[in-house]
Parts: sequence; structure tokens; C-alpha cells
Amino acid sequence: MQEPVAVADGDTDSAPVELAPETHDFLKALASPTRQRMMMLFFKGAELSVGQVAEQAGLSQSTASEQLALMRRGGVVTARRDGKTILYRGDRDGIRRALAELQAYLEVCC
Amino acid sequence: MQEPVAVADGDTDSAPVELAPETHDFLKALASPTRQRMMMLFFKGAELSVGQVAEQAGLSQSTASEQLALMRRGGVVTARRDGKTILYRGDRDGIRRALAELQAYLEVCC
DNA sequence: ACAACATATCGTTATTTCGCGAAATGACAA
DNA sequence: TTGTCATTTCGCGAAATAACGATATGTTGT
Repeated sequence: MQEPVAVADGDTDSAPVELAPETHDFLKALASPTRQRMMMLFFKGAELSVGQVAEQAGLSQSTASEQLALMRRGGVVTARRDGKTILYRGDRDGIRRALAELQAYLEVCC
Repeated sequence: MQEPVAVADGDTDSAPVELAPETHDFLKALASPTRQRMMMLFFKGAELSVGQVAEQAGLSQSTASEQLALMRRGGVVTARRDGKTILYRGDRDGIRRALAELQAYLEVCC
């Protein structure tokens, strides 16, 4: 049987789906100069500890940690533990997913 | 004198380009629940006045106007005048450009 | 020019976010 | 266990943002 794709009844062109929370987190993760700066530290697949990020971005260690956590939620970086340090790097997959979702979301309008 | 660890000469993998200001504005334009809600009003190419946006998004007229201006700077909507009202709609081109730029920016890492 | 209407800008207040140092948590080694 | 080191979490002041009402700007019709 055929799926009644979109239309069917009532909500023929009802309000479009809301933006997924993960996508909102993705946008927030990048919509800050500081976090953009941090993001660029991971170019070419570099893997950095929190302390290294803090130093290279000119932030306190606690601030770097908090921002990295935020970026992690946004799916732009991933973390793995190595001994007592935690190494972050860009999340190629998360970014790809978020961009696709964002694109789909924006397709709806215009 | 020994090579200092990393790369042979010059800027082989120097710091990546900064994120373009327009792209930052694009991210900011979408990184807010209110503006996401507003964005969705323009689905299917709908064209709305400031007043209509204000009403449908549950905002005051001045707030709607200000946020629309911000979204305009972010390249997610365009405006055109029709008589004494101003009609906004999704900016397909601006969005496409911003997404491409964003994608290129993110390609650099990971 | 004036009135009526739509939008933009201004001034203010409330909320959120940023960034820090201090303290808590977790991991490893002795 | 105790000590050390890296990270996270907490508490707080400073700065940015959001939202509003009031006012200014601009456009059309009379």
C-alpha cells in the first residue's frame, strides 16, 4: 500500500517540523567567535587535550573544558580518554549529519 | 640548527582561514529558538510582512522587526517593499551560499 | 501639507552567556 | 591509601542578547 506521503487530510501544509535539538546545539556550538577559534585548532584531524586547547585558544582551563563540552553536545567534536588526559578532535560524522539535517530543514522554506 | 619538529617550510599547514563574518551572521541568525520559529513561517516560499511575522511568532512588532533585520544580515531572508509594508521571505541563495561556505570551513578540520 | 499606517530605531529592563578562580571528581603511580 | 595531575563542576561578576513600549522615519492617499 502506498504511504499517504504528506497530504491526506487537515494539515495539508501545516507548520514544518521543528528544528531538531541536536541541530540547534550544532548551531550554538559554532555561533561564537571563541568556539570558532577553538574549532580551527582541530584542523587536519589534530587531536588536542583540554589543556592544549586552553593554551592555544588563550582561555582558562575551565572555560576550555566547558566550551568543549558544549561543542561535544553540538556534535562538532568528539572526546576519548587517554590515560588521565582527554583528547578532543573534530567529529567528521557529527558535522556531516548536522549539515545534512540543517540543509533539509532549510529546504522547507524558500 | 634542527628543524623544529613540524613541517618543513613556511605555511604548509598554517592556521586555517577564519570563518567569514557573513557566515558567523548566518549561524547567529539561526542559533535562536525564536528566530528558528520565525524562519519556519517562511516555509514553502511564503512572503510575510513584519506585522504578520510578529503576530504569528507571538512577538511585539519592534522585536520582530529587529530580529528580521538580524536574519537579513545573516542571509537567511530577504526583504522587498510593497507599498507601505515590507515583505520578507526565505533567501534561498543566501542560505545556499552560507551552507557552502560553512561546509568548506568545516572540511578543514577532521 | 496632513493624516493614517507600516516599519525602523531608541532607551530600558530582564535574561542569558562568557570567562574566570576555586573546589570537586576521576585516573594513575608509588 | 596517599599524592599528583588533568578534567569537570560550581559560584560569581561582567558583558552580550532579547524583548518590550515609546518614538521616529518613511510611504501612500487626501
